[in-house]
Amino acid sequence: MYSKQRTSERQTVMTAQKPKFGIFIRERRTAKGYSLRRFAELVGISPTYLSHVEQDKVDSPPTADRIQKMAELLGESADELFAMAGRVPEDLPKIIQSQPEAMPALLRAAKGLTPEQLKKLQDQASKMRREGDPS
Amino acid sequence: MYSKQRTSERQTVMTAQKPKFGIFIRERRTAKGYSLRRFAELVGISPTYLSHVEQDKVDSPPTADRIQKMAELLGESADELFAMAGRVPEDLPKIIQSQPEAMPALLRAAKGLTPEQLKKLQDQASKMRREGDPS
DNA sequence: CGGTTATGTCCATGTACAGTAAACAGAGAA
DNA sequence: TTCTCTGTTTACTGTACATGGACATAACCG
Repeated sequence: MYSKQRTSERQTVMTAQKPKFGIFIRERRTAKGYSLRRFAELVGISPTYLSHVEQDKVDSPPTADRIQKMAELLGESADELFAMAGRVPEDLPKIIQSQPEAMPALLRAAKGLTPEQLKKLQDQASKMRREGDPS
Repeated sequence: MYSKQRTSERQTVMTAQKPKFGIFIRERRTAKGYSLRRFAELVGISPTYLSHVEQDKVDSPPTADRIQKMAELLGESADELFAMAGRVPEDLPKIIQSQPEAMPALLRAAKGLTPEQLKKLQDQASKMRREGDPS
């Protein structure tokens, strides 16, 4: 009897997942005129699974690569879809791990800032990059 | 035959994982004078599993909460351990998802910057926060 | 020496997550 | 009616993240 033996408090890197995700996908898919089978085929998943996902009958949302594909097909922002699904965009983990101390520190400092403030930071980062390494 | 039926290209939000992780944990644990069983108990996992982890005999490293606990017990930076394990620190997904467009954009702009440059950005973020919302 | 105690390891097993296959029910067209 | 399209349900699969119990080895104690 080592741990608390968690029964269903599982979480990889995935927060709550709004029930919005499945509903949103279905809305956009039908708006685009895709049938469930056709869309599933294009995304590379089974119709069964897509049906489950759209009804929010799944414990966890699809993996990053499938969400990416959905975004492309629907003409939606992949990052928005990732957020709805409660997942982190595929490329971010590597960026964070490249600077294991500084990147998390930056994110925590940026927590709660407005989109406008974040945009300013982003611009400054881009500028730093253009100016090259000052060391 | 819908998908490519991936065989071992699985990845939740976890990149390669250096074989360093297990070795590092063992080195630090023994340096601290913990036995495998004692440390496993304190972390809240089985001795069996800890043994596997330290030998890098596991496919994926422990989950975020256990890595966090290890860091505390060993007096190591949790963020460093997360990076070694190929995981993202627990609190970051929520921060990212709170601004699904702006946070990923900031991270991508900050990609490749030096620790010094990142520190400057972090300081500016903290300053913005203290000055309150300018909207 | 012989028995206990502590070390780490191996093998079998369990449960959740991400997904599939096959069969099904309803609507519409021919 | 039958054919075909729609979406849905039930049961199953493989991998990830673990656990339990038995095991071998070495050290300690009388």
